[in-house]
Amino acid sequence: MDYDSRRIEEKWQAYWAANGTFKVKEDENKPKYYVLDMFPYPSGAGLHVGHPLGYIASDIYSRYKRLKGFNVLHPMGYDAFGLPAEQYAIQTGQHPEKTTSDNIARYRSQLDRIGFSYDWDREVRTCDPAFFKWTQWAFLKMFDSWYDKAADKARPISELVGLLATEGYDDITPEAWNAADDKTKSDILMRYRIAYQGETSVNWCEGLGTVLANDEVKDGLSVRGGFPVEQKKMTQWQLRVSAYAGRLLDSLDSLEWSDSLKEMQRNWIGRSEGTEVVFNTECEGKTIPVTIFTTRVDTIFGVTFMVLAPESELVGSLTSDAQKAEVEDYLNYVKKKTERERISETKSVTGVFSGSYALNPLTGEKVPVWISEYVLAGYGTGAIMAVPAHDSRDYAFARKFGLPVVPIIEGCDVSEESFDAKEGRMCNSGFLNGMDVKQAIEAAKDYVEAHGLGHRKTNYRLRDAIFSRQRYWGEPFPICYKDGVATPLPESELPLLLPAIDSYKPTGEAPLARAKNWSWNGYPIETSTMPGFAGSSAYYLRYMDPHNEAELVSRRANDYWQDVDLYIGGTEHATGHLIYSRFWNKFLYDLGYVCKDEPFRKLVNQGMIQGRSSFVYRIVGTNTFVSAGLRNNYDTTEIHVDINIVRNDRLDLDAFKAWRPEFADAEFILEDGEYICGWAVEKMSKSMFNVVNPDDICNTYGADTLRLYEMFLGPLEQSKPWDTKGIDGVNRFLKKFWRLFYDKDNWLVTDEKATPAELKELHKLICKEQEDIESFSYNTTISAFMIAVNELSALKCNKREILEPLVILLSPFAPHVAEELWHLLGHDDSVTYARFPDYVAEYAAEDKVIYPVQFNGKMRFTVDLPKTTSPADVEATVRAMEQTSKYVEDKQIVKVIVVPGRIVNIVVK
RNA sequence: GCCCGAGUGGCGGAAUGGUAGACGCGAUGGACUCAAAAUCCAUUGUCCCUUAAAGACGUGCCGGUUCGAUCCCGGCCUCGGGCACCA
Repeated sequence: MDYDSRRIEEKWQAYWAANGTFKVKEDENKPKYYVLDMFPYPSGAGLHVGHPLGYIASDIYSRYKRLKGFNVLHPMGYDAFGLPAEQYAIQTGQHPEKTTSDNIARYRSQLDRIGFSYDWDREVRTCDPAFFKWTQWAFLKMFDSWYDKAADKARPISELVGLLATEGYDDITPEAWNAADDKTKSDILMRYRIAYQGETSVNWCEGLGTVLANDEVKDGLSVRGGFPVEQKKMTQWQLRVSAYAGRLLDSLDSLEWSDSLKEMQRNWIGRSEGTEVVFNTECEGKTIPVTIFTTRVDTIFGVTFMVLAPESELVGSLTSDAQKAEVEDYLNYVKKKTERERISETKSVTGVFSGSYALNPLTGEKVPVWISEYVLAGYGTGAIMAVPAHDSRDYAFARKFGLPVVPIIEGCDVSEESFDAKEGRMCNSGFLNGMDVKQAIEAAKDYVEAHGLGHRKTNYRLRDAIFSRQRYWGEPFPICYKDGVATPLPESELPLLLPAIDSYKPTGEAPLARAKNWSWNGYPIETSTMPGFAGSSAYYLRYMDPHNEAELVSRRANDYWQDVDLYIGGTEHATGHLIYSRFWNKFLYDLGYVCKDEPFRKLVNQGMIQGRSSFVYRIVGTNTFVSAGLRNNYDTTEIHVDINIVRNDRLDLDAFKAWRPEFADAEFILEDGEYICGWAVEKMSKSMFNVVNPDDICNTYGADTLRLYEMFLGPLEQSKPWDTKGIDGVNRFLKKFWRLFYDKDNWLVTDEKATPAELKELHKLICKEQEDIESFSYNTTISAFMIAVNELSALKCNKREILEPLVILLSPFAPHVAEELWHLLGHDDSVTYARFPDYVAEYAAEDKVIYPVQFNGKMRFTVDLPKTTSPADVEATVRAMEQTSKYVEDKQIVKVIVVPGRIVNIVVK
């Protein structure tokens, strides 16, 4: 019997499905292990060979953990709400639900062919009402909570109401609160809710007709669709993520994530420790205090002007009558700019004088107040003190508008550029003179606080998440408006389903506004929907208890599964999903709904699989194509060619002629009778004809080969191009493995006792595989497997004692062929429930042992010798070398190379 | 501009201070075969050379530490990723 991947794979996939092999439930007798993939957005293009990379890695790990005796939760689902399905609906008029479920069906059939060990009974879809009920529920909880800074956690809003009525909170006295009417009370509470409605500067995308979160915008364009984005002030639902900034930052340390990913999150959260200082500002005879934020309060003696953000609320009151017209012109100019223009013009300096002057609180000096877009309204206080001598942006501004530059570091040269001093000795700085910079920073902070001029302050760059989208295909908000007051729907009304609408086309208003009777008890319902990240923020919790209709997750299920032990997915979610999810989880933790503060304990980022495009070279103005090696002799154009008609860089000429009508009468200039194509590594995409479909690989080689090959390609976390060339190697390995069991139609396995040499091969492999899988070095495990199989083939080892453990070892990587052989070995149960073999240290140990030796009485070396060699033998060998070596007399010996049993070389200088 | 990561044969990649290039692909030669496929065996970093032996060179570049560096340290170059007026 030959190895027949298709027969085996169909057979065992059907078996696993029929027997519920991968179903799991809570089992107190076994330790749990939760392995999660970032669930896919089911796009219309289907899966290409890059998508399953992470899924294969996590599946191998899941299967390995099961063999190690863990109760493994390994689920899969779909992130199914979102813009592309809606854009498609706009073009075709189809309901997004239809396209989404079609796409899901296609994804599922592609996934099924690869032989994943998912418990499909736990599948979730974010667009399923039974699922998004809990997304809406979480939103209501956030609406109904506030962040207590003293306790540093979220608490029910009722507790804040109690506090306001008795003691007051912030600047609100109990008298004021108790005297307030309902509308005022509602407005006050809205300032504290975790999910709140507020006016903010948002990324407005005209092309998509919706606002976008910061991580959905890149270089001033929308990530989905690439439409320009502008800044606009709008009232939107927001999540108070910023309240969690400190905790999100601090608990990063406890996570087993890659350093680069943690660093990305740290940068995104952007903690900076500085000082808020109040500058009194005079305008038209009035004195108005302006608070600024700076990390370098020590440079305050170098302040020569102040700058406000154009959007700052103080701009109006600080503009003098004389400057009014000019300021208004400038504000209009800034408003008109799109985000993209603002980014691309960061080099150009713009601004306008407000007409007012501020008093430096330390020197009493009068400095002008300017307005410029280089100061951002959303960060710090939207106002800065400018120290042109020591800040490059302030410097550029001062040079442009002829403002003075006062250096405060001894000996620095600021004639050409600013001196961004992190060290040096202070001068021109009153009591700070003579101190070095580090000292001065602390001294200045102390001084400012001691004199009541300001206080230390920690700022974060992380903004609150804008939570509403003016789109259709998302979760509706369970909020209605009673006399303009946002009021939550009762939990019993959840899930609040999407209404039917006639057309998905954007008209400038939210699509839900066009729905008939979009109201609850006569009150109009919110017409925005939630963004894509809403549904993906807590899906890992739902997998623990996916059919629970009463709770997001039961206490019992949550206590058992706890958190995700291993999360595998791409880096592209570093500042989106992975921040929101952590926030969402911490919120639920604060309210006692989940037992873990952090959702994802260990996280591995798989690299991207790029495409390998092939090219042909057409001689300009002809229909003649030159082979790659000869193309420099001609003037040619490079043309992408479908990689399906190229094999090992050789073009199939007939297939090429048939590929496109315009190539039907193509002529070729060959080298050695063949047409060699050029190639390049590019993103895998349809337009470059370099997409490889996993279905095709499964048809030709089988899923086991695909799985092995994807892992063999290189380190998991590294990006690498897909090149089908090498796949024959792992396919051969599987065939060779098969031949240890079968020779033609003869079953070879015997019950003979294994020899030490055979045991050694086996145990070396067990040891290696265990080490490698724990560190995700799957590629080297497969190499070790190939070596072991080659050796065992050479030894003609067909012994059950060796082969049975070998099948278990192979099963995480190539589960179908392992399952087949496992049953052929006489087992009735799935190999899934086998036990990972233990290795015997003595067999698995290295052959070599390293001894340090003196050579010629002068130098110390270490030599590698067989384990069986005694130190005395080593000494004797080296002494013998001293006697016999021709180099010892007059030359310096640098290196003695000894391989087990043999002196190979003596290196001399 | 700032912060990460990487640079090794024709190609994907091994090697965490000790025989650089494991394993695989590709290539060349051979066995089996009428032939092909499949399979098996051998060779395969570069230079010198008819070949071999022997030797020299060799992990982006320059320097350092060490008996010994792909690996550790300092400086540069190139590529990839992230952030980008964050005061």
